[in-house]
Amino acid sequence: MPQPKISRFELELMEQLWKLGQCSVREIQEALPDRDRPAYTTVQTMIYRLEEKKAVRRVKKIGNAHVFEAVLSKKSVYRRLIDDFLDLFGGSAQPMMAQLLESGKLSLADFKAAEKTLRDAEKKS
Amino acid sequence: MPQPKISRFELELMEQLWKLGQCSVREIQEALPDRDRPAYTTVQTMIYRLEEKKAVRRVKKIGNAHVFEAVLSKKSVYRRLIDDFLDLFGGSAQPMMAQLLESGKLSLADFKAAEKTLRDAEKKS
DNA sequence: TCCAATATACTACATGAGTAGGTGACGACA
DNA sequence: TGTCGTCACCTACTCATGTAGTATATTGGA
Repeated sequence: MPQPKISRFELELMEQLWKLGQCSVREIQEALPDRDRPAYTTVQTMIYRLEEKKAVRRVKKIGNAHVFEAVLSKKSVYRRLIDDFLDLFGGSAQPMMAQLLESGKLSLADFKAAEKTLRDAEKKS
Repeated sequence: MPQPKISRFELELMEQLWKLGQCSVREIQEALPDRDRPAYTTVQTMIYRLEEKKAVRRVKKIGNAHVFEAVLSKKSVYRRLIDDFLDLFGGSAQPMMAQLLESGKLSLADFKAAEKTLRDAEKKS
């Protein structure tokens, strides 16, 4: 799997990994929002599964605790997420944009802001 | 559940329902692409589940076959899909747009087209 | 040196999605 | 009227995800 599927909760954990850098299961668990914080072993299990998916890896051991780090970049994970979502709209962005507009989730202001970002990025390259 | 979750495959079936209007399980199954067409009973099971979710309903019986129709509108289903996806980006469209841009899935041309659509829609209202 | 605390590793279980087989009923038709 | 094909309905299996308990290992400190 070059780009394994990352579930919603796995994504939360990856976010912590990206934010904290190298850290232990305990640190990740405690970094999660107070409300609805899952049990330590729940986080542990998910981290193990992310390890099987090659999304994280163990880098060392401090005391008796393993220290993990993200293998996949935030960008690549979100790219996969976007690709999967776009597939629902036939794979291209335009029909999705149309739906976004229709749903009222996107305003002209959002467009302007994004367009500016895009222009700036193109100018730089 | 005002807006039940619709899975990928369920969405395919809903698309057929929206396209064909009132139809039987057999018609839906045969309308699916030749490649990887699931067994009749697979489609049947999924339609039953959509029925439990109140996404489709039986309207009548022709011979011994039930005829179904969509209850949920295409728009409302896609709206739910978009909302769920946006949640991954904190609920608002802009961070998602930024990712779309970074991933190269969105071009300036896409923007122009969508912007035009938006303007037309606003003019009309 | 020995114990209490903590982590690990393993196991379990529910739910939802996707897939499909089996059985019995029913209607067309020869 | 007996046979065939189709359909309804029920059941079952696999895989992913989310959740967590438990038994064992490790380790730092009294």
